[in-house]
Amino acid sequence: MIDSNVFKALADPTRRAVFEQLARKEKSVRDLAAELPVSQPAVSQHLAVLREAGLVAERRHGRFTYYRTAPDALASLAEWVDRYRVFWPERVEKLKEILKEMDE
Amino acid sequence: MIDSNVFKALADPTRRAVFEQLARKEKSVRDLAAELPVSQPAVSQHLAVLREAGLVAERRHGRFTYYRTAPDALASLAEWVDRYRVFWPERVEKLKEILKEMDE
DNA sequence: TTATTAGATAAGCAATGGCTTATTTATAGG
DNA sequence: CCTATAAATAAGCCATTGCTTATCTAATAA
Repeated sequence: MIDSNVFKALADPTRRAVFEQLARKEKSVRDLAAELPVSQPAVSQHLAVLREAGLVAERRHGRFTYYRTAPDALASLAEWVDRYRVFWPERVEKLKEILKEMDE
Repeated sequence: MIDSNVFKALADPTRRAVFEQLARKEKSVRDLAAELPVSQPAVSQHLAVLREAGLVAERRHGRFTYYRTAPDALASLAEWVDRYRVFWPERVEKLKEILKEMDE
């Protein structure tokens, strides 16, 4: 059973932007705040929501806190989506091809 | 670029329950309202949100309106998730199991 | 026609969400 | 020590959300 918090966390565009950034590269709160059109406290609040949803993890180093996407961040979401691929036959074939490629 | 409306629509547990029902079987508003702990207007409102997000489609027949999941309902969401799937190799095995179940 | 039923829409309400500025806590460096 | 900086937390504001009851529209059936 997927947690609503995952969908809620990703429903906000700013939060999704944060997640996408952190998927590419670990960043401090300050780094994120510098890129986004919102204040540092707003970023901290967004990070708290993402952390609560299990989407990001933190690492403290001195005064800095570095965030990154959590391992298996999207596991539950991916599983939920996969359940409905059954109603979507054309995509299943494509997916099988992708999996085959991943094996090679 | 995925639309926030998809995440927002699925962030509500009642709405997710509606979507999951409609993925299995076409149902009238009344059918849905009978199964859920909310009023008929609430169900209509939820359906409007799901429709707005492109997740469900309707078919009118007399006084009844039957809803079902839209074709390709989760296309954009699946695409978004797939972009991050490469970071989680363990997930691929579970996905294969799901696909195997679907074949049987 | 008239009454009934399916569903959408309107209006109002309490709770939540995303933002701000102000403050607090913790670490670093003079 | 004292000051500066990184980040979290507090408090308040306004918009949005999910629900309710009441109403409206349209289609069926008496």
